[in-house]
Amino acid sequence: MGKRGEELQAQVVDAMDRASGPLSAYDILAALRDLNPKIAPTTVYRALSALTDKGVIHRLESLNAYMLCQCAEDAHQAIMSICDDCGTVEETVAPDVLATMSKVIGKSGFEPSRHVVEVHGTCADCAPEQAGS
Amino acid sequence: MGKRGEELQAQVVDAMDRASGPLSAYDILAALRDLNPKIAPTTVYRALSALTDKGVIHRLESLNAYMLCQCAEDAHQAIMSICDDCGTVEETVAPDVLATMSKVIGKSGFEPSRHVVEVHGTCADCAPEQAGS
DNA sequence: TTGCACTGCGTTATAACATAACATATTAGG
DNA sequence: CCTAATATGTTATGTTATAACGCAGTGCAA
Repeated sequence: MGKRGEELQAQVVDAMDRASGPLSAYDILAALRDLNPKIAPTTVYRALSALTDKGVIHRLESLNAYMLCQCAEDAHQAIMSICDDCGTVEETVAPDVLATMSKVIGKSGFEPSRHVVEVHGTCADCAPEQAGS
Repeated sequence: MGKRGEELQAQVVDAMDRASGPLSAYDILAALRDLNPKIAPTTVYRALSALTDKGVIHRLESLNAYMLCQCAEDAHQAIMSICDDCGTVEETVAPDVLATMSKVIGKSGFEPSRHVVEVHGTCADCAPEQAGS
């Protein structure tokens, strides 16, 4: 009754927790295989799908990767800042920005349900160069 | 010297022009094979990459698909509204929204270079239901 | 207890998306 | 002509994701 999946999902969360950055589904698969060599992709994708629905993890569409949600809230939409240099991803919750966006595109009658907002660039640690002037 | 690729790119643009919605790389491959059965994926991806760089087409990260740019401008960043019902994609240019977003996430020192903004939902044609209160 | 439906999970296979690595061809310039 | 530089073709493979099917655990009612 939905109980059985929880151990598997916990293992996935655990693997992601140990990672410093986003993981691909197959990275996670490899991690789970350390515990149980017989795991198949399907199994991992099912767990990822469930965790994504719960809002525990986010999928990064532009990387085909997954990461733990960095805030404690349920099912929120976030802006993901992806450093193309070091791979770090930072999560920003800014409902007002998304609301503005919905409003702009809603002018044509479009009804938004899910926002994919991923900004690529360079994080503070990787861009010390332009500090002066 | 860069001339040779243009016919190929023109064929890709032509194929996308005939399509009503976004096409996957392999859809395009199939279309090009009607003209030249020996085309390989690599060839298509090279053309797509060149066209994307030029701003002639956009890649939809959350669909793994490509579509012609709907506006005439060069190399702009756009908000893509994707109807999950009929597959139609609408492009909205709203530099101010992206600028606001950059500003919000820039507080932590992040330097944006590329925005991936894709909003899934239902377009006006596919959501006639909620018209009356 | 038995039978049954529901749901989650395992297993196998394959589909869909993308790139690496190397060979060949075209062009420009010495 | 020879060579370098770059674009393209070709083959193979890597990576990401899902379809299709079967089995196992659970809850429920006869």
